[in-house]
Amino acid sequence: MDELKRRATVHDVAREAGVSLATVDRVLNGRPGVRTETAGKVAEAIRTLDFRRDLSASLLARARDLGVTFLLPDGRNEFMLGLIDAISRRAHATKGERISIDTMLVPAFDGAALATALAGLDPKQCDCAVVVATEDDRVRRAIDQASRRGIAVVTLVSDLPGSARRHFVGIDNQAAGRTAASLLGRFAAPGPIGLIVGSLSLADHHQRREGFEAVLHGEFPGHRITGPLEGRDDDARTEAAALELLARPVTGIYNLGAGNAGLLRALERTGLTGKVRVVAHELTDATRAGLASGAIDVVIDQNPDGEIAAALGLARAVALGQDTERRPAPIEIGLYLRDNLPRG
Amino acid sequence: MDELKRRATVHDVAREAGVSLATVDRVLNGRPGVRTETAGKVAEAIRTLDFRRDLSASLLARARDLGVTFLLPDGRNEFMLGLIDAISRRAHATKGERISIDTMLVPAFDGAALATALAGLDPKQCDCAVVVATEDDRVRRAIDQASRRGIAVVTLVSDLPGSARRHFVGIDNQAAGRTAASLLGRFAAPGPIGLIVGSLSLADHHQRREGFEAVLHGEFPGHRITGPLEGRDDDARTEAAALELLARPVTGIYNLGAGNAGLLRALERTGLTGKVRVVAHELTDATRAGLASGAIDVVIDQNPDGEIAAALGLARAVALGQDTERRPAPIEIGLYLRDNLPRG
DNA sequence: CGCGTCTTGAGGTACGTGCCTCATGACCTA
DNA sequence: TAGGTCATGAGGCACGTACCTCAAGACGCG
Repeated sequence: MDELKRRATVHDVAREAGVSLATVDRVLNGRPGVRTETAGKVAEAIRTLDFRRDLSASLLARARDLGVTFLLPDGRNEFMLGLIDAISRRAHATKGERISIDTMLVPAFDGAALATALAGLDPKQCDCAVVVATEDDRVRRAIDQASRRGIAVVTLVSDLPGSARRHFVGIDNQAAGRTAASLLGRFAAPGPIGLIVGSLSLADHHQRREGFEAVLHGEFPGHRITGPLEGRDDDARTEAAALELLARPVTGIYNLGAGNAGLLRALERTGLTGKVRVVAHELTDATRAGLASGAIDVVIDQNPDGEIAAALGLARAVALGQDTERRPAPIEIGLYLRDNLPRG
Repeated sequence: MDELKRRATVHDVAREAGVSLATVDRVLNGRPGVRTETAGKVAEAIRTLDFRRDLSASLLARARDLGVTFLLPDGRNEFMLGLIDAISRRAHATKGERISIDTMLVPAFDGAALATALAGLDPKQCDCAVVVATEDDRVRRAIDQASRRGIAVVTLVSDLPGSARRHFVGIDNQAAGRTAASLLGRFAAPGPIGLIVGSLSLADHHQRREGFEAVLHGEFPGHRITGPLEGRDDDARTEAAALELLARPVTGIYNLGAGNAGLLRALERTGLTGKVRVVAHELTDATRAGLASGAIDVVIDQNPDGEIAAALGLARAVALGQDTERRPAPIEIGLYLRDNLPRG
């Protein structure tokens, strides 16, 4: 009866499979020198006993800590800076859990650079790479190759389907766009709604726009879309785009990219702060200020801390080879009004 | 230089403090037989070296798993059932991390019963109790006593300030109420807004109501509040309360308690589904259905899974004595419209 | 047949901590 | 001064896994 409650160990697996401990170890850790047939017996025993590697013991026995490398675009925009903050916060909170975190910045929107960075990762030091992927076949190939070298890859914020990435951590951007439309459709008086995007060629932004247009057209026939204009995720250019939109009689604005400080300046300069309903993305200093002043009505956020925590959890699971069936909970889309701002 | 990168171990602490390993161990694990002065030297060394107990090794060395006991009110309402679900989901995901989870149901709104349950916990089997606290001095004392017996206590959903509870995990209910007002004030046409509470004597509900009234009165002078009526967190009674409110010309309803299935039935029976703006709490089968059908406009959610995960994380940290300064991130208030429902 | 390669087994050490026993002083009290 | 209690040290085993070495057997090939 006591026996029944004990978790199975590698010893049990070896006995059940009728092989030695060394062989089980080889199978578990992907070392060579095991016939397919023998590996099958071990896998079978693992299934029979519902064996799970003991994380505590596993991390303890490893010569080195679990190495996780973040590859982030070297853009200076608020959101990426926030992600970096989240990583260092999490790194601090993770001391004592045998995880060592590295962050590399690579040129933004540069597939070749990202592929090179991936190729340069040393499997001896990096067990898992967490990548904000750029849509590019070279990146796809680099991910596949890293995977073959024993570096698990997880995509963050923007996914790269069709690659060997093990998981994606991020929000459903189309749902975010639909939500923005739902809110603006009710907050803003019927009339033209201005749309600002970062770039028409970014997958995330494209998805947000799709969702936004579908719901606004489908459910709020009194509204129509003006734009989109490109703000390039940049304050100055977003300001210019916003000024252009505000010159027309818009009742609302949806900025689905970054550069919100520019948007706020444009509202200020035209004296339209509080008179035009505004939905923006990501909780940052700028958008918090906008919410507080009433310039922004709703901020749609993807919670960088949650994303980093999720990515690290996945990294650990993936690198220790125990992510077979269980799929991560999706990152939830956060909605913030002035009244439910965290830490207020 | 290699020396510099190594994490400090208990051996280092012993050397630094000029005491033996056994003494360090006594201090770390709160065992008796150490002079205050000696303990001080050890604490000093721990600070100097920035020593953190290695979780992996610690859990591995323990004879038994970390015992966490949840004490939940035995109410059959949707939210508590959801919490229980979240616990079992998390318990499943936590296999292999040496944490053993127990759930006890105690009579709802019964301070004496909760106090008794706390007193009955065995410190040999329970390292940390996670409690949905009832406002009652007997509970406060029971928490203090459990704390003295070596059982750390964390409050969940509803806090009990003034007790020896180590942390609180939950949302800011006043902010939730303010948010509801912000949304209803804009969604609903000016006019009377119906208010349904679970009970006027519940602390959480009281706070939500406060926040709601403050913002609705302060910012939406065209609206006024009708009610509150008590729904007792119960479907039938909530239905009755909603019918009473809907008999008047309300433009919106805020139900800050449970019993939403009853609210939906009332809307259906009066043919007002979709014609009255509705804000409710907690994502459940009922509120999801309401969002999907358009009967409910916004659901304010406190994310049970997140709360359970946070509580377990705290339990681990607290039970292993490493929660000195670092305070947990507050649980965020989730807002859901039909378009950003997770898993859609 | 002899050689090499591949597969497997046997056994050990190490990781950092928890917990146990036993011994050794220091100090207090009658 | 003898007996007791208390503070501390010394040392060892255990937890479950990772990773290492060495040896033995199987098998193929020339």
